Amino acid sequence: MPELPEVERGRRLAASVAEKRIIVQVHCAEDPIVFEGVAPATVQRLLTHKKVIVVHRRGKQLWFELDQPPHPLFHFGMTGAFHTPAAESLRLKSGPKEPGGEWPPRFAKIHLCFDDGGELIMTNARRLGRILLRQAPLHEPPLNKLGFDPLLDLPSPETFSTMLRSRTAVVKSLLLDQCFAAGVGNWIADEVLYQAGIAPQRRARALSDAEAKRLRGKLQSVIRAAVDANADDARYPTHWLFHRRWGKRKDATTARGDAIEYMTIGGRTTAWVPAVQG
DNA sequence: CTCAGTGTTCAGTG
DNA sequence: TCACTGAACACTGA
Repeated sequence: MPELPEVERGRRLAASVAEKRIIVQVHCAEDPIVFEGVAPATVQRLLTHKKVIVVHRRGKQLWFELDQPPHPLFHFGMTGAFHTPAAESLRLKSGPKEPGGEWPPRFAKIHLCFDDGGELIMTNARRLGRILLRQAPLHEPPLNKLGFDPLLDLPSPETFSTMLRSRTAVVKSLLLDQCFAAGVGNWIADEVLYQAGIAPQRRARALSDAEAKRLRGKLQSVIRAAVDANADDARYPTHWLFHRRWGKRKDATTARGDAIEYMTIGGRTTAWVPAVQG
């Protein structure tokens, strides 16, 4: 679930219930992995009675700016999501395999109650997500190590070309590197390379200026479109590789009928279309 | 039962 | 230093 568009959806949901409200009650699951060593009682004590000023996102990281530090920072890992009672009862899409309807949902890790009666829960079934506390989030890991966010910070075409030229890595690996581009995950990297017509195993520094320009443009347009669809994949354009890439079927093809091939790059399954990406 | 997986990190290697 | 590989993390679902 969570690449930049899904995390942005989470940010919007959290902002709608939390901004300008005071946290009146906090309940945390007993989970030393997700809370990474911070005792649930400590988290509860430090967040209760604080006011949420703004909910921020950068790349796949989300954090609440409170009226007083420390500020809570959320990372969804592979399976995290935010939920509200309203979203559950309206059956708004919360994720393909998320539990529907129950409140609190299964795998709830932190449950926040606000002074106006609103509630917010973060779930994390596979426990690869994290909830951390930070004094100055932007100046500490993981935020201070992130590269540009394609939605907030996209470099100019010239700068982007220069950045590519200075890297010897394979272009798909580079796109997945959060220190380079924050928020790009496995399917977005494949989608962007497919639409830009660039083979995933090419070296970043070997790309021409024209290719770099296309890559930058698709990085922006794919993420923009996914965010505008509120990360509801049923609304993604039908020509996207996204709809056809799953399952690693031997005879998978694009909507146009070109064969989809699979390989491993940087330890991740990579779907690509040789007919289009050379 | 086995294995892949929308993510990240770290140790080991070249 | 840089880049790559594989393992680890933890759990679900095909």
